[in-house]
Amino acid sequence: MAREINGRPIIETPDGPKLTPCAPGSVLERLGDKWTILVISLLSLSPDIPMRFSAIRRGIPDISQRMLTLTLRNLERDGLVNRYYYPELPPRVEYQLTERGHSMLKPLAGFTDWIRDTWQDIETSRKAFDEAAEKKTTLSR
Amino acid sequence: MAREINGRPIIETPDGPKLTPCAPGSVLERLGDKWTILVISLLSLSPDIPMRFSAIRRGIPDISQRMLTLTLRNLERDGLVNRYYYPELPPRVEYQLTERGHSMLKPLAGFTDWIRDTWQDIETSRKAFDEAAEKKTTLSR
DNA sequence: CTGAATCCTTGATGATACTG
DNA sequence: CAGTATCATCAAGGATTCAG
Repeated sequence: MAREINGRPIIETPDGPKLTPCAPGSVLERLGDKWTILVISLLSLSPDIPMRFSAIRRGIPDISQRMLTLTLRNLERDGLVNRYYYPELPPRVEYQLTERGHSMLKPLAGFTDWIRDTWQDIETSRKAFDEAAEKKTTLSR
Repeated sequence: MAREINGRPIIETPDGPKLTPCAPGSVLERLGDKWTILVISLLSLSPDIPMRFSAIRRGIPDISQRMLTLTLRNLERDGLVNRYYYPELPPRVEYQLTERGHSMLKPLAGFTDWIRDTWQDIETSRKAFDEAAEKKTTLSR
């Protein structure tokens, strides 16, 4: 059976392994956007009670109405979130993680834990790198 | 001590929990870009021997020289990749995951495994969602 | 209250050509 | 070979306004 890494098939060639961009990439791209992880995180805090649109919006300062709508629509499209529409006046719309949405929380946490434990070191590296670059351009003029 | 989820602090407010975008987000954004995960994945296949720029490029079809350079530079800046420059003629440059870079592989794999096991269901959901939307617009005219 | 439509700005990416 | 510089393109995101 074919080797793979991080969901990508590996093709062995005469001059080395070759990876191919593939479907799972589109999932990662979605999660890597500006708001998706935040929305999922917030919804995961209320596993049993659906959250209203406005409650989610309050929970994520700085998100625009437009981006929250788009983010939720994409999550619904991916089957990660359920949308419940109540045609009252004014209308009420509630959202809740689906089972599939829940199933990603643990693997996701494993990764965000690594980030949490590492990002300060990363910040330090970035500063050092930028200062080194700064020094270089200073010397060269 | 403060609650947190996926590396984000949770602030309890009168009308519900509130999340804040914070530094770890910048790490996720980087990894969510088009090429970073692919480059890391490829480098992880050669843990002991550094890979030449051209070998990495061959390993990732479709990546442009420019984007590979930028991606590697960012990984180096984050301390995830080491760069070894040999001023020969023609020059040779090799890259290798740092220890920090290696430390992310396992958590990352946990997450990409979830994607690998789920993305086909996600694809199915997307198709169903798009068809339902299509039907709606068809009916409304 | 929720969400669609519109316009606009910015950043990410890609193509190409040039350099040490 | 590896990297830089420049230009063009496009999509993500934000502000605003309108609608059901």
